[in-house]
Amino acid sequence: MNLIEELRWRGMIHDIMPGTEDQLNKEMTAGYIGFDPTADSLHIGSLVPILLLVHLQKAGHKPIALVGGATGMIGDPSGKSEERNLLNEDVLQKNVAGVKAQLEKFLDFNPALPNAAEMTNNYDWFKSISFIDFLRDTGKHITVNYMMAKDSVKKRIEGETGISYTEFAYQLMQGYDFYWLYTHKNCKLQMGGSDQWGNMTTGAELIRRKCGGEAFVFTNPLITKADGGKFGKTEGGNIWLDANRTSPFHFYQFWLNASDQDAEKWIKIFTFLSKSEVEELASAHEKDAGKRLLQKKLAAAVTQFVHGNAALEEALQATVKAFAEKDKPAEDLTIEDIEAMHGVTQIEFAAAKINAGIDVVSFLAETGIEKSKGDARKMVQAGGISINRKKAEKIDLIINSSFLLHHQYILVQKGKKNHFVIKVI
RNA sequence: GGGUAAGUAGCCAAGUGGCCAACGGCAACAGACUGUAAAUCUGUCCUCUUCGGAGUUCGGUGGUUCGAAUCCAUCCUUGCCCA
Repeated sequence: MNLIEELRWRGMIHDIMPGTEDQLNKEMTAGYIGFDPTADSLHIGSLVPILLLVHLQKAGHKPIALVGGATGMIGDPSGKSEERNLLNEDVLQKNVAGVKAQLEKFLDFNPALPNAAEMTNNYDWFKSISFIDFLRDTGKHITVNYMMAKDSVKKRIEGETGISYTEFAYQLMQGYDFYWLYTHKNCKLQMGGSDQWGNMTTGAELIRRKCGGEAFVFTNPLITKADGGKFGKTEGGNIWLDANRTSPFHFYQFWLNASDQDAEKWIKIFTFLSKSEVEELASAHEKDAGKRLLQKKLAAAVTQFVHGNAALEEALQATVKAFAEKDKPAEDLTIEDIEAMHGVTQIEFAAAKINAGIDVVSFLAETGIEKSKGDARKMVQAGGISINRKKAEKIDLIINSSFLLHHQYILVQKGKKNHFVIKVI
């Protein structure tokens, strides 16, 4: 199965330029994707482009990951209804370094390989180009009419916020990236999210006009949820690829909580399971949806891919402790059980306060589980808080040393999914 | 530079002197149901609270008024039209 066919059944191709498939079948092709350094870690939204590069490399082609050190200073208008705030240079540099470090985990950069992955930063070539040079050598080849016809630009022009010249020029910069990679790295392919289509075709056009070369692009559909919500957002905000920002446990939980519909779609996109494996799983899932085979496999595979085997093991263990054995009385948990709840938020709390006795509301507020006493009170009244797996019924419940498990721990649960271990010190 | 329309809570969006912490929708969180789903129903959703309230909001600043998101002045930002 060739790369494009492979990506097609996975539902990873949205738009594709004619001839792309022929090019990929003809020879080893270098292809690139740009990553925006808007934060110092990538989140799961970037997982799809990463996977595209991995698929590309698996198919024997050469992946190039481009970090937008220069374009990040400008701001991409695609998909944004408003002008963006510019990042300052220090933050940007930190972000570029962070993003780079993460990408290195997923691709094979071994220089002995003919299709070794490469990492580039467009700041390296943009830093020495003068404004005049850019206008003469690049701007001259693309008409404003062409640029204005792009959806991302058109929306902003027709909308009521307008678009600054800076953001308008963004597509030229991205176009120039492609041109630069084409001429310096023989890179003939650009991939990206469907919102990037306009920027990407500008690059291919620039290559054609400037040097008569032929370059190709294809995009993946944006990942959506069946209920229309935003993908990758939960109560805690973004799901990050950095274990320090989103623990492997929470990462695993995110995927495990996928709805049936989403799980079947996502397992094709986010795992490397073959078509027959996916079909088998899907039909097994249909027979007994309650087992959530699809979600479990999806969560395990993605967690392993991003965080590795050891982290997956810990996430699985913590999941069993927190959920599968949730009917077991808290008193039966051993110290080892409690300590093994990796990823479950651990909070330290002063022993003196517990010994003196403290009301639940203050307890929740002071441990930071709720941000204020008012919130804590509401949550307890709504029945959303459990202490040691027993629902806190009354707001005047006093937490004292009799609640301590093994003289040291208190288990707190907010809702069904948020677990906390309070360690008394 | 001239004219004109607009700027409301995370987003969209009502309100146009007191009944406004501000209708409604989305998102989010919690409860019921369930499979740690989805859909549905219920509650919460500016901040703090001894749950009685208290405090700070409607682009910024100053003013009119007993009282302003609402009126006036001025400044900033944005759209549109003209030069």
